[in-house]
Amino acid sequence: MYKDKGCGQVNLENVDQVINVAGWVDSWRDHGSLLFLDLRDSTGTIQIVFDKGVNSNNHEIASSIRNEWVIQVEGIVKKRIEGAENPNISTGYIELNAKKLTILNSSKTPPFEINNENVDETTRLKYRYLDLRSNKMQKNLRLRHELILEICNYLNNKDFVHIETPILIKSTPEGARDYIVPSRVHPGEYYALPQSPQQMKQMLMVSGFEKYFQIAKCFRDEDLRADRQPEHTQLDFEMSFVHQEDVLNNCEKLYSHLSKKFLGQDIPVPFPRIKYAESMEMYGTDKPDTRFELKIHNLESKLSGTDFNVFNNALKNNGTIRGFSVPKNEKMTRKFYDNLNEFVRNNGGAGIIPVSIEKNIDDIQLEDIKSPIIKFLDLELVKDLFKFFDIEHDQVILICAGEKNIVLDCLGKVRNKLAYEFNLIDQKKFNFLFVTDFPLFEFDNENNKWAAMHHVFSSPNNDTIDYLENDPGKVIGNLFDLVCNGVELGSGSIRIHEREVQEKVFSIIGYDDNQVNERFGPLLESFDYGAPPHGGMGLGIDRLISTFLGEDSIRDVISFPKTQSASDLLWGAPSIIDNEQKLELRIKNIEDEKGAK
RNA sequence: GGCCCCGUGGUGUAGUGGUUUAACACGCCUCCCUGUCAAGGAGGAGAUCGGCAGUUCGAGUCUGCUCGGGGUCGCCA
Repeated sequence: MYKDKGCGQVNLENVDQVINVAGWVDSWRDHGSLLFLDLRDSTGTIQIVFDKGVNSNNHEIASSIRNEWVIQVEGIVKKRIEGAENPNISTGYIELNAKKLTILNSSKTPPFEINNENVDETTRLKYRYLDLRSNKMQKNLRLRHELILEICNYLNNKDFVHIETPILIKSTPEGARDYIVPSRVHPGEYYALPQSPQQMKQMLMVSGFEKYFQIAKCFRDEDLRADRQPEHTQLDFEMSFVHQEDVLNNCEKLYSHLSKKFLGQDIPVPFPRIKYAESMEMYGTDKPDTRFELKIHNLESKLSGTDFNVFNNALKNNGTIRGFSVPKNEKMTRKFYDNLNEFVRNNGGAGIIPVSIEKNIDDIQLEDIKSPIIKFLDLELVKDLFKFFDIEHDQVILICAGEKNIVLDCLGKVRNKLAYEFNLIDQKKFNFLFVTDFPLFEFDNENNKWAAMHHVFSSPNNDTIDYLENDPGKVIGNLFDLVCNGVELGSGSIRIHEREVQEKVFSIIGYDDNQVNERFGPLLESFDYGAPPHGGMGLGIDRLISTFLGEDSIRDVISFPKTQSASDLLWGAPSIIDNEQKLELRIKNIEDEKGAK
């Protein structure tokens, strides 16, 4: 070994020992005849001292050393002289007096300073190997390692079996776009990369493993976001002979355990459960951020008697009037409301109406009410409204009217936006919850047919299974999401394990027998040989880690992420391939052909 | 596919009602300095402003196109 100890592992107990360390030069401070050099390795940094009076040859060589050079130093550990200690770092009470210096490799001046957190992401990605040297990225990826290890150990202790499933699988186009891999052996035929190991893990249940898990790579050829990469890592687990509560329990106990270990927080189990319909009503979204209140209320009865046409038309057209109250904030200027209105309109809404009062509710007169629709309101109505919300004049009521889905969606987005802008979010909170009772189907207006809301394998619950025949929109699935702080961390369900039910679901979403057979034949056939009832979840690991770390983008918890246009700036993927490769695969570009773009 | 934002020395920014030696901080180079750790001091090099085209006497600044990055809607079972 080039080193006896890690730079960050040397301490007062090692004083007077002669040791070797090796690593990268983190920084240097040249005082002329005295040179300090901070050496960094994976364990931390240590200060190395080159004293011209002690060894002028070493000192001269050291003077030429620059940041990121790789060196090895043999030296004697010394307690720092009094007054020169640095209590801010773990090795701040000792230093290494160099005896022997070996330059293992020099370095060009890096394109950016390693621990500068204000560097353009393009540059960081292009020089990812340097970016990954930073304290932040080292911390993030090491936490990722620890967390995944903990998950594996935890589930292992619960008798789960880690089983790898193939990356080259059959394409079953449905839902997301598949990534496709051409087959050389079968010209004109293609593999797909798995969007998730869904069918395979269900089949493993049929095979009798009972408790399966996998840290699985999943691939989707869809547009990217801060929280979406073309490939992401999922904790995939599946259990046999379980009810929904058993699956939820496994998940919440694991995540509570992880929170305890990595956040130092006791998150009590069970996590709150909220039904999909309630979540939509209260928060305007199926992934509510419950770190703040601002709950949405139905104001139809309160505001049905005005002369305001927007309200009346909304009610007449089977729409709704909803709103929530928010503490007054100095940012609420005229311009603020203009922007908010535009924000709502950009999200499909008609607008948003504030109502506020200037005095205590019992003292107000009509002129104390502030609202753009003041002429349609009367004193008693406004008093009634504020009493309904149980608020005083330090709060503002924001109201939307129109089609229910749009109103709730807009209010949900405004709710998040204002909580963020007004700093109403306690960043230390981690509010895990389950959203349950999702509908099994949603109507796809564009294609005029029913589509699976989650995926086609989720089972209908017993109370609503009869609606499968005539009213699929009313069927509720044994289907749930794990949500934390407004982020969807994963979802799962109790699966269908009976062929007839599965075929019924396929028929509702319009698959004919051929399609079913082609895409799901093997799984359905396996159900004929004694499939146990089973269920499980797929949980996004990248999102979990970024949530734990407070990172805005999952790119900062992934070693080599891709850009929004799915490019890898470091390796240069995707790239063109040799004609020879194409010939072998029997593929050619069609960009010059008719009809191709 | 739509919308929005960004692109100026190595890094981060300023400069955008048209004319400047294109400014500042960090970094880099040289010299001084024996207790620094955001070291300090003195000096210096380095950008024709993502690219192309246009408007103009004159463009970092205006217009169009384009490339790259980011955010978002669609999309993501």
